[in-house]
Parts: sequence; C-alpha cells; structure tokens
Amino acid sequence: MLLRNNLAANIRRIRRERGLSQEAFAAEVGIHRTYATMLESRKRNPTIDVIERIMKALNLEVGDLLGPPPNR
Amino acid sequence: MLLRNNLAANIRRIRRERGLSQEAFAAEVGIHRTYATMLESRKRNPTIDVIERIMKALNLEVGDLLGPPPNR
DNA sequence: ATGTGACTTCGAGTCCGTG
DNA sequence: GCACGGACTCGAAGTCACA
Repeated sequence: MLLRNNLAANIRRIRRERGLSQEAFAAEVGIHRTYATMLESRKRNPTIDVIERIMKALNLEVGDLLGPPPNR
Repeated sequence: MLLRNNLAANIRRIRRERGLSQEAFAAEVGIHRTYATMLESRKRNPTIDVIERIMKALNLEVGDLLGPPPNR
C-alpha cells in the first residue's frame, strides 16, 4: 500500500466523519480547494510540511493520516 | 514539534542503531548522499514518496519515522 | 460542491566538488 | 565519514477557468 493512497483515503474518511466539504476542509487547512481534490484523488505527491498542516488543522496524529485506513 | 524535526532525529537515531553511514543509508534508500545529510539537518522538506522509500528500505512504520523521537 | 488541465514560481532532489 | 557549497533539472506548491 502506498503512503499516498493511505493519505487520500484517510483525508476523505476523516473529512466526511466531520461533515466537512472539500472546500471547508481546504479552508481549515489553508490550502486551495482544488489542491484538496487532488490529494483525495492521489494525483499529487505532497511534502511533509503539507502533511503537518493537515495534522495540526484537524488535530490528528501521523498514524491517522498516513497509516493504513480502516478497511471499510 | 515539527514533522521535519522528528524525521531528522529519527533517521539519525535509527541509522546509527543499525551502524549505517550516511552514504550507506542513502544507498539503501536510493537517495543522494548529500540529500541524506540535508534531511538529518532539517534543511529540506521531503515528499511522502521519499518518506515511503525510507520506510520500505528500513522496514519501518510511519510512527517510527515521523512520530516523536524517544527522548534520550 | 467536486473534478480536471494548464499555467508560473520556487524548491525538491541530483551531481560536482571542498575542508 | 560528515558538512557545506554552487549549479543544475524537474516536479511540487499554488492558482485559475471551466465543466
């Protein structure tokens, strides 16, 4: 399993758990709306600074974002 | 604590635990010698693909690399 | 509200070397 | 063996128009 895929799945899952649209999520994190879309579709290869901003904005641990997503 | 700092400390710690030089470590992971130096000195902002290559090369979990380093 | 292609700028990542 | 530097390429960051 690729880290990039874990990230995509975890973002989408957590974002929906919290009832956020991609736009609201992007605003929280401080990234562009379209960039958020691209992360969820595994089209980009983000740096750890971006990962960090997501973690801080959503109060997450690294495992929550990059670990294997719960299989559902 | 910044993710970039965790990474730097964890790489250096694990690399030394395994008795690898920076050069040997870089060769294992498949990155450049000088880039390995820069990661350990927190001078660069790697992508998650690089993180992944380090994890796979050294058989690590995300928490081992990006989590808070053991305080010793 | 989500997704895509295209664009510019700047830094990720490599390669040469030095002390 | 490690830190640091300059010069280079290409891809990530960040944005937009449009569907």
